[in-house]
This record gives sequence, C-alpha cells and structure tokens, in this order.
Amino acid sequence: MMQRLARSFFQREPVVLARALLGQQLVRILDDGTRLAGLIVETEAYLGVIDLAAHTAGGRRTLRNASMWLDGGHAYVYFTYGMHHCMNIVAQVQDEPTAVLIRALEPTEGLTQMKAHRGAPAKRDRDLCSGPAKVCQALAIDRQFDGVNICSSEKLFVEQVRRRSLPGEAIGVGPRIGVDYSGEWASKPLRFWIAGNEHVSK
DNA sequence: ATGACGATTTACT
DNA sequence: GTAAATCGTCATA
Repeated sequence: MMQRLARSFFQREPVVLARALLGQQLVRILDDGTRLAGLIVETEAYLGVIDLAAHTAGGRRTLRNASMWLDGGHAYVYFTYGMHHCMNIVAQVQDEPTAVLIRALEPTEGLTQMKAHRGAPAKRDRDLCSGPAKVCQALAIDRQFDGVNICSSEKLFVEQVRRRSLPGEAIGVGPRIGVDYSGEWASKPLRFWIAGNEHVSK
C-alpha cells in the first residue's frame, strides 16, 4: 500500500516542493469509488507576495485566492478564462502564500474515466493530462476542492512513489507558461518537468 | 454598476 | 501561426 505524503512534505519552499512533487502520484477518488491517478510530471512554483506572476503578488488577499494563504498541504483551485480550473498545492505555512501549480500528469489509473471527462479532444493518452486545466478536467477537480486539506481528504491526495526528489539532471527547467504580463518574473526558471517525459504540456 | 482580464485549450487559416 | 470561447472576480467609480 502506497503511503500518503504528510504535512511536513508540503511545508517547504515552493521551488523545493515543485521539484519534490515530480514523480509522486496525485490521486482523486470519485464519489462512486473510482480511483483516478497519475504521476506528476510537470510543475510550476509561485513565490508569493514578491512574485508578480502569482495571484498573491503584492500581498493581494481576496475571496478567490484565500486558500493560497492556508498552511502547506491544502489545495488552491481557481477558475480562469471563463471555463477552466487549475490546481495548486499550497507550500510553506499559513500566511506565507506560496504554491505549486500541477501542470501535467502521466495517467496511471482510471484512464477510461479520464477520457470520458475530457471528451473528444483526448485522442491519445498524452492528451488526457498534459496541461493544468486538462488535469482538472480529467480528474474532475473544480472549486469544490478549493481549500481542501490534501493531507486528510478522502477524495484528493498525493501518494509517495519515491523517497527522494529526482536528481537534478533528470529535471528539465524553464520559464513558466502564460505569465507574460509579469515583467521580469515571466522569464525566471520556475517551471520543472521530468526530462523526456511524453506527458509534459507542449 | 460596470468593464477588463485572465497561472488555458481548442479549432481553424 | 492566429483567434475564439466564456464568465467569475476584482478594481474602479
């Protein structure tokens, strides 16, 4: 039986957490008991009040981003572009609003159900979870999960696949996607992926 | 009360 | 490569 990651795993600096999450398994249990899971293969770190690309830039604290201010190990799920959800895992501690965006998974369990959730555009397995909104659609994650404690939730959590973070040479690093509005923060190397993995977003 | 804008995806030229 | 889809949220007034 695979072990769930505990609070202390998440209470680290966002860059460290973004790297440590690579290769671990995100699990979603549907109400009918169906188990959906995938290995985390791509992440982005958001550094909090100083990070102009983060929703908490400048200390912004609103109804929408409130859960980013929770303790490490909570989910921050937001709705954007009028149609998409994206999921983050909060890092560090309460009132330190940093987080890691889950950008892509390599599906491992429940692929049939994921395909049903994703619909016609998901022609191949690599179309299922190769982008932050695709992950949420495939795993049926919406604002209902915003603020959920993933250290105790029965429906959404992370399982430990490996005890140590991947070695640096196995991790690709580059600028974050879709944050061109954030000036110099747009080019900082805060996106991480498993080098060579086919399920990373394009 | 109003308007501008997305931590995206998809389809189309 | 470009553009449409689509609406909750927040800043401004």
